[in-house]
Amino acid sequence: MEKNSSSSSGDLEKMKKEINELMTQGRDYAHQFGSASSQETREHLANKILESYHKSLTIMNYSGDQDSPHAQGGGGGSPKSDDSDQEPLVIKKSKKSMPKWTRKVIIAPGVGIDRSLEDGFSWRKYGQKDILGARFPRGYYRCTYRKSQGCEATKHVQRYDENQNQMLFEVSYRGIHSCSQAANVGSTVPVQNLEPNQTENQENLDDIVKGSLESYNHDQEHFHHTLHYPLSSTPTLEGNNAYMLQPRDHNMEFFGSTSFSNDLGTNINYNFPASGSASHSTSNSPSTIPLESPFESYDPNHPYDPNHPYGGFGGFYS
DNA sequence: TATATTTGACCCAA
DNA sequence: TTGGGTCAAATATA
Repeated sequence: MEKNSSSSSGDLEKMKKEINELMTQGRDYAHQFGSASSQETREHLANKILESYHKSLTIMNYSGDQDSPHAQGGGGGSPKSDDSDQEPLVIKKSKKSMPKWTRKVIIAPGVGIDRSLEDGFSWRKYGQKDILGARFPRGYYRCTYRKSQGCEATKHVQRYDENQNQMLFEVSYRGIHSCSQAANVGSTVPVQNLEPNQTENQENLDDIVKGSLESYNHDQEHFHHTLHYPLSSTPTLEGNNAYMLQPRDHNMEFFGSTSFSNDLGTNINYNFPASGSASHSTSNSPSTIPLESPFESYDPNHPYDPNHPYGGFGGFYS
């Protein structure tokens, strides 16, 4: 069963090395972060750290292809899906090789569904399907800029029945954004966007960095990471109530849990208490209503705020 | 009129 | 064979 594993082992080693360097770099930044005095510096370092992770993820992502260069080759095996879209430079990736992670969201009464599920990217719904054993249909979304920019990121939103007082959603992401949104957002993985003026956020930054670093040091070989993203959130979006997803009720009904995996066998978990949100970056988003969850109809008692600037899904939990 | 969503059908992997 | 994922025509909306 071991096919060309030997032939690609060189590449694998190379990738490992690169990832190792990136992670080491991130660790160094984290060390600097601890002693950084100015907030600006800390933010800068935090960005660097996240960037290191992101690059590592990207490498791991592409590694899947390199292992199987003809992933879709073999004569017509490729689904008609993307072939119809012309994309000159887009590297064809088998879907399995794409990084995939899930985020669980519990939405308490009174909290807008769309806003709670927002992630800063513009999504276009392309399908909906009843899933076996699931009470609610699953929604399928792809990046709005798929055609124009060849961005192949997709996500699935599945609602599970939790109880009458709260809704449980599982949002599965697949693929890294290669569109301009990614640049604005900074990373396609859920990371907390930090707001300067908040001391809280400094602590959050610390948590993020430390959490990342600890995990990194703890289980470096397996690239298993756990990050904690506190909800402190970022008050700067377009005003009003956009971030206070906080439930009225309790301590934590709102959290997120994200886990990444790819074909390298890597598995990265992100846990964050809630999706804060950050500067929404889809300024050029054409009046998108990215996530029109079909689930709203099930909860007429929880109308979401129609004033949300992006049809309720514009924010960003990163 | 342009763009987004809905929905039935199709394809593919397990 | 079945179920999940995607396509694309029809429809809705701004």
